[in-house]
Amino acid sequence: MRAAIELLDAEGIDGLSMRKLGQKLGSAATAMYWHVGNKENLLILASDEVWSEITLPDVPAVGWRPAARELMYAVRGLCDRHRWLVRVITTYYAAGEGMARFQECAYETFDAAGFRDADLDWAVSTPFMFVTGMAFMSGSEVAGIKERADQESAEQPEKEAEAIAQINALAAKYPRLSASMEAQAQRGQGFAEQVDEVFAFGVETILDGLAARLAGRSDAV
Amino acid sequence: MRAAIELLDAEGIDGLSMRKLGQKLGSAATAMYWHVGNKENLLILASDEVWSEITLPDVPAVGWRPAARELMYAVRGLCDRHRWLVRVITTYYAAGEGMARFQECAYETFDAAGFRDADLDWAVSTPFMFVTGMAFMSGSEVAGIKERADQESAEQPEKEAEAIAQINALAAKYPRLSASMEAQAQRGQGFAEQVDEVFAFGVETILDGLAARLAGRSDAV
DNA sequence: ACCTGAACACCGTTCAAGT
DNA sequence: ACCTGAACACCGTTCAAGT
Repeated sequence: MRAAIELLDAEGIDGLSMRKLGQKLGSAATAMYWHVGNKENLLILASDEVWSEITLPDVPAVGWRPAARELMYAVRGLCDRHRWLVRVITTYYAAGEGMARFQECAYETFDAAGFRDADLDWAVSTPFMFVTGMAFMSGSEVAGIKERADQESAEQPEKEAEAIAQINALAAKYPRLSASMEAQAQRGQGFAEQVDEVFAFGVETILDGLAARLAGRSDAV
Repeated sequence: MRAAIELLDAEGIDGLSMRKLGQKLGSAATAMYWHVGNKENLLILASDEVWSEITLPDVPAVGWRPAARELMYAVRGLCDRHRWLVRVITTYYAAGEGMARFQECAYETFDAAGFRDADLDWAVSTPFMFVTGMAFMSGSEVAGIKERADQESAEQPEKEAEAIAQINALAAKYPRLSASMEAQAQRGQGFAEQVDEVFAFGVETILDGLAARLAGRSDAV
């Protein structure tokens, strides 16, 4: 299992193959099938293993809002260390002990906040969905591709002119979008910082939204 | 392109292979490479194509909050019709015309709400991250696997006893989690309805959170 | 400009056979 | 109980060769 997680961290979800894992463990690839059944199950086992890395907050001591925030940041950190994680849990619904331990704490947190019954389920799910979406967008490949594109246009100046012309054409059709892109460029932010700020904003927004619901203060329509 | 989208809708992202696509179009698989370069590019082209299905709200007419809600539901619908979409945009960062058109409208919406500069970028991203995460969890495979598990345990009663014993053991360790699962079962909800309700709750929570920020009414800490 | 066929280097998985 | 090797049915992609 440890070997599998190392391979996943290093080479991603497609970089893990039964043959490579076998090689790493010094035995035939097909030997793996005796232990884990198939690749799907291997991924599920690996992802559950990794959940236990999270240190849970002391909910009664810190209060629901800091606890919720801590949980959100912890999941984000986990997804960051193991880029393949979100992909696995979203395609295979891997619900084992490691994840149960985490979810129990999430329930404790939002129960402490005052959510009950179905509301409690939804309150637990909403921040989790946000973190999941976030983890994807900041996933290795996306960020990597952005950098690769920048590098490409730097290496091929003849293509850059073409790219700029295309961007200008889009700017005419989508003024707000291009204004925002320009502003981002002027702020001189990298992709990673941008993502961190979106995350921080989103966390507080969702916590505010949950607080508003608790106070019966939804603006509705 | 239409053939590729049909194949993707029908068989998912792994069901689309160059060979199958070639067969569907009555030519050699390798002919595809002349037109689209490689599979990654094929997926990017397909995903951008599909964004234009969305009908955009008339923001000034309906106001920011209904417009934002409409956009969120529209994206959810889109991801539901094309289960492979989120997967592609999250792994390849496919930003073409179709997506630009949508994003322009999102910027218009949150600009109308009163967000400016970096706040505007974040306000646009937050709901989008939530929808993305949501689309994953309700993705075809996850839902399918849940049903498959239910069916399996129904078919193999000898294994069901074992599964129940395992669940009870978990219940002792994770009381809140198992209480919630029991309550869900008693409400007699299917997985799909559950997901719809989480989505509805999350949408309003996020809109509330954004409204709170606009009103300078964040509860902070 | 557009398409083909053969070929290469990979996959996951099964299964009979070994110890 | 645990492992091996050969084999099967797939992949994406390249490239010389055709029209």
